Amino acid sequence: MLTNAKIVHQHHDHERCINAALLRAKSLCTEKKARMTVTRETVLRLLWQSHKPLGAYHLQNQLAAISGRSIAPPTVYRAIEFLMQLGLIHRIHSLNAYIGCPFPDSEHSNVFLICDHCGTAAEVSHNTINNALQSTCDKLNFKLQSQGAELFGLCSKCSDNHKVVNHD
Amino acid sequence: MLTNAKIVHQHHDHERCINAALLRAKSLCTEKKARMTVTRETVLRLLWQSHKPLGAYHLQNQLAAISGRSIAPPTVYRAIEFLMQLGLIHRIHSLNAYIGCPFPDSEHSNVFLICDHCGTAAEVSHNTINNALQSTCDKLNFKLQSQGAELFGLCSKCSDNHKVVNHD
DNA sequence: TTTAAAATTGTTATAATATAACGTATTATT
DNA sequence: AATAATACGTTATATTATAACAATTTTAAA
Repeated sequence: MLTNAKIVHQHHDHERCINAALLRAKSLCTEKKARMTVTRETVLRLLWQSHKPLGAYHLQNQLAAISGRSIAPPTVYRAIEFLMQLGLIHRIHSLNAYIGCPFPDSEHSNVFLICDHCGTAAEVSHNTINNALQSTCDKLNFKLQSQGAELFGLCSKCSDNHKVVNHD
Repeated sequence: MLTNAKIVHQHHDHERCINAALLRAKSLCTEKKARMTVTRETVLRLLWQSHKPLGAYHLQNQLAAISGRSIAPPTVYRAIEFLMQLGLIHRIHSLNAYIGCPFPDSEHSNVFLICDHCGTAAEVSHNTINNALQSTCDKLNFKLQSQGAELFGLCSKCSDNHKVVNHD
């Protein structure tokens, strides 16, 4: 099972996530002869900083604040498109928002665990799920080509906290 | 396994789908003391007629054509909201579009099989998938509350047709 | 190392999707 | 009929995303 859920959904050092993601991104860019420009890097950094799916216009505001100048939507969407094409980020469709991908190099299955309480999103790729999806498609003669699953609920951290509250 | 894939993804009589859906809808409305108005019924009918996820503005155009007068977006979105609350339709997030639900009364898991070729969408609820999702969430201490999976590929009908083409 | 080509960004405008607010009409209940 | 609840009409606007074209920067060729 590939996942960053245990990190994301617990208290941890965000800087490590960000740095690891940027390293992966840069090495992927080198490999693919793509350019990691300032805007692109900032978008990626912002997405890893929050661990929450961020919308394009939220990113726009952050970018503007950081760079000290106004940023137009196409600038944001171009960075998003670039990062998506490299597999460095994903789109969370049900939120119209974007999130960093923890394993851009590995084959994986686009399953997201999104906490209704704290808003953080983790990704998981598990053969149990992949096999179940594939075998169901097989039964129905559906040739599966791509997939995305968005699961909502309470992350481990929030449900732990919730327990404490309930003890009052 | 609950699914309408075998019907949707083969040649069939759409009228039967529509009529069955409208019957289910009306009985649900009676039960919940909700009103199946003309606009709502037309939206539901349109969604079952195509078996393809339709966007709100597509529905708007169809509604306007059918009713012979102009329809404003809120009218469409209100019908959509109503039908969604009753579980009669679902939103396909990755397409910003809506599709009829074949089993609004049964507990099910919001898994959609969308054909990249013909655009039709079927729904499936299979314990194999549900259990896999649940057990993965359990392993990660994630309290699953709701879910949605959108699977893209080639439906049985289109892949059959494709085979024929390849024999040339 | 200038030059040409390619890639990226800036800018303006606009498309596509969705909702807020408020008034009117219809339906159900008393 | 009076009232309340529900649904609809209308206008305006919010939110998300892209098209088109000019200017700039980077890369790589000449």
